[in-house]
Amino acid sequence: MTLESQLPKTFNPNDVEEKWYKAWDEGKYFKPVQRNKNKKPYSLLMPPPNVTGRLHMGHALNHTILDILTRFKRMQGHETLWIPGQDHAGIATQAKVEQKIFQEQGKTKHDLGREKFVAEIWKWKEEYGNHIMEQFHKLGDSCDWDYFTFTMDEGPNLAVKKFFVDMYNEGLIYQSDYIINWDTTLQSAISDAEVEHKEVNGNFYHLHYQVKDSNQVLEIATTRPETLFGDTAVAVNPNDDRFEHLIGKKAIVPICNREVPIIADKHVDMEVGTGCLKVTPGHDFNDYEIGKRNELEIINILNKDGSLNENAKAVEGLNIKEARKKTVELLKETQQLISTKPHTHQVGHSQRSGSVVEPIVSKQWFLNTEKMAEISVQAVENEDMKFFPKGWENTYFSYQKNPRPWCISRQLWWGHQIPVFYCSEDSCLHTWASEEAETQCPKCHSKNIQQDPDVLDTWFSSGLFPLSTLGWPNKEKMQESGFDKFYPSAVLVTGFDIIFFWVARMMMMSNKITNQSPFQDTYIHAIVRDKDGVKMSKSLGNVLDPLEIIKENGCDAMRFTLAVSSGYNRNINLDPAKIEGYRNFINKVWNAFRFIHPYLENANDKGFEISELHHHEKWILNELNLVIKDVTESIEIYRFDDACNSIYQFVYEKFCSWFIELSKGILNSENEHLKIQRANVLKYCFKQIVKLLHPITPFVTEEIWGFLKSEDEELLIIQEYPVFDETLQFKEDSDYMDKFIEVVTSIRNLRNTVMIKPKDEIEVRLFTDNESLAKYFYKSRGFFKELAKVKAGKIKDKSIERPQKSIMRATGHTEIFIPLEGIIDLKLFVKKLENDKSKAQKEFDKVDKKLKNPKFIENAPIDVVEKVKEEAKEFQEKLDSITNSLNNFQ
RNA sequence: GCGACCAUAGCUCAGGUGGGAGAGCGCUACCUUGACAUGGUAGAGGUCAGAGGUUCGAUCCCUCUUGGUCGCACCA
Repeated sequence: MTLESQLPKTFNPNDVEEKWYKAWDEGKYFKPVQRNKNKKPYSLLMPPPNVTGRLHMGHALNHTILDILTRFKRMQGHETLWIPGQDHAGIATQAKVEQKIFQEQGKTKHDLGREKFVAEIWKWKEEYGNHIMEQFHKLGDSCDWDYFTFTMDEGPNLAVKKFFVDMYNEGLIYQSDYIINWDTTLQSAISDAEVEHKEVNGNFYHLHYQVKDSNQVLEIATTRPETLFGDTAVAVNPNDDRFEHLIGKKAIVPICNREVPIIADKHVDMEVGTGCLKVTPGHDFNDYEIGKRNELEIINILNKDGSLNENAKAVEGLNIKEARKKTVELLKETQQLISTKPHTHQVGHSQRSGSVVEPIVSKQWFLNTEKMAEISVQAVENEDMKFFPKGWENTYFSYQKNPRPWCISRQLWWGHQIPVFYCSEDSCLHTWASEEAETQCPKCHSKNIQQDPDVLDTWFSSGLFPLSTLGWPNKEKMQESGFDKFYPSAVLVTGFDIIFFWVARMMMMSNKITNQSPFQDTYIHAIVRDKDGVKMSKSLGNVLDPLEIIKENGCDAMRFTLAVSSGYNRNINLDPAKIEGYRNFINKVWNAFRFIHPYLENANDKGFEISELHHHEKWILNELNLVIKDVTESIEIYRFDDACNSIYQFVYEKFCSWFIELSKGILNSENEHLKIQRANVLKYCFKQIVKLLHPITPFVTEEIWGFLKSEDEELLIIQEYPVFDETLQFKEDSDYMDKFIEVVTSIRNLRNTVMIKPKDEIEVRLFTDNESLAKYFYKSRGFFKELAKVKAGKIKDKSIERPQKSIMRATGHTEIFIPLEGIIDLKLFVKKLENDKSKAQKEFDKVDKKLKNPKFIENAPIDVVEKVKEEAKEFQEKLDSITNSLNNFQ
């Protein structure tokens, strides 16, 4: 078989991705297996995507990171479990199905009734809900699909009920009339966290309120004149001289002509507006508090859909916008509108529906999070749970240090129904919470009972996910799923936007239940934006589709790009050109293997004898060792950028550009012993390389592994991750090699500056006073020939006179001369040499200045002084070399 | 308004505890080199936003200024 047919010239990722995913999945390689008793189990949770979700770059990034960690730990021998899941996403899903039914059947959810409607959602979920999960296979996710958990499954439902009932019985969950955020589109309460403030252009309206039994009028500024129908007071600051005499009197609300008290309240700021405030406790958070302090009446002027109700007779039935317009007109008619000035201000919008949030007073269920938040703050302060990068603590604390009651009830049909029951018997009216599906009142045994119709906030069940995915609270299921092994999990990987919604809630709820944080670390990754840093959105048309990228460049290229872009940064500006670049890298790896593959036939799988290693082999093994250390350490602290760059640099520069090039001569020689030895080392290195790369680029590495592995070896996915090897440290060979590389590069540089053709062989003279280095160079003469096209060379010490009519370059240790047979533009070269000189001079001056400063010698640590002295010596030598050479040209 | 974060090469970014400025992409010159043109070789390019301070020494620590991002609060 030819090389070409077995290993194509260009790696084609799409040919192998499906094959290997299937092999891993069907071979049960994603299941947790204890391979090394000394390693702790390692578990991770997939942030459950919405049932309605579509795969986007955010998922691709999140899953790339999760999968890197999973594969890395699995290869290290930890019993590794990545748990996948999915969120029922109450509001989003209900809205989607509602829309679908309306389009297809022209019916509303009320036409169907609750039971039928919920059944429709389940039907929809079964049909479309798995779509995104199938897409995750394309990303290479190595999660254990047997653990897949949907937040509405029986298990999570049990967890939700158990937690609710416990908190209810503890008094932490309670029902209360309170001012809450009302979404008029969804017709449901939403939590504070779900409100986004957006800047809106509105007006400042100045109104007149008549003081009763007086000629005096009060000027009041407002942005919402329509709420005057709900006014139950006018407030001034208690210390405001201007209005002191009016406190206790009555004001008359325009249009509805209701008398309301003029009260004093410290909330009113004398400096702001007119110093007078209309108080609408039913529709403003601050006014609600004022109302409570002053025992004011609450008037609700809104219907559930946001239209005005009978309490605002003059504008009844209108929506808020219309009502505002009409109110202003009426005020004009009665000449109580003084002025209208444009004003921009922040208005709360529902994150879910986008509509303006209306504060209304309503009976809702709340969870008192005060104590739980305090504990979850402590957990982070004690480093029981650590944020990476650490800065995100601030965001977490800013929420958790000001806990407010969490409004957990939603007036929806899709979700976990609140497990509270009411007895309808007038003589009983018992209310209780229960995990069971109750059929009769435990007190009066009446069957006339009802369950609370509301459902719970989606985040209530997501918050319990770390526990419910492992079977909590069902003892048998917990045993079965290995709760004790896998809880708490190792790390949570997610975006900053849900630090409060999800991270904080999991922390609170899990700490409450288990007295432990649900994960040890939280890694907050970046947000993927387009190449100009603009958020991807359908309307802007700048969305990159992961599946498209995979099709064009392969999954490995996408994963590597995302990983190398992912450190402690906030944004990833994803440029398709970058993905292409790393696709090229994948291809480079492929071709490097393609080159060495034919030579590996007789390679001894047991490797090599350390005593017989060639100095180049020692060098590459030393470098490989350093990379292994660096990559491992970087992944442990979630610096995927460092890990990727480290491997990239090693594979591309060290391995391909130098080691393979240096190996060509040996591989094509007749020396069978050296050839075998080199093949052994190449094979060893490449095995290590694909192992190092596998967590990041699983497909291409598994494919290559298929050609590399011995018959008794398993798939790459469960091979042991490389570890730093004490016996493979060769510092000296590494130092020599660095100098060799420096000299070869200098020769190439010289050739380039005077346009010597790549094929032309040249003569080179090296001058160095370092004897052992001279010996090393002598030993390497064949390699100079191959890599720098040197046909003949001499190595002398610096006491020997330098050749005339030559071009030269100097390093700190070696002078490189190339004699020339005329025809060269010397002026050009002299200019370059002068440039070299000025650079060398600058280098020298910098360190020389330090050494001439007695305070530096006095104060700086000895090792620093020594280092600078050595540098000075090298720079001096280099400078002298260039200066002497220049003199020869003058 | 309160708070946090950021400013390093043309672009995107990396630079634990102060001690000779880095990467990828892009750019320039040359090269049909038997692994790879998705390639090779060699380069150019930076007052580390500005001003002050601490220090023998500051991209790094402190203060201020300017410019930017984000979070929270604010519907008088």
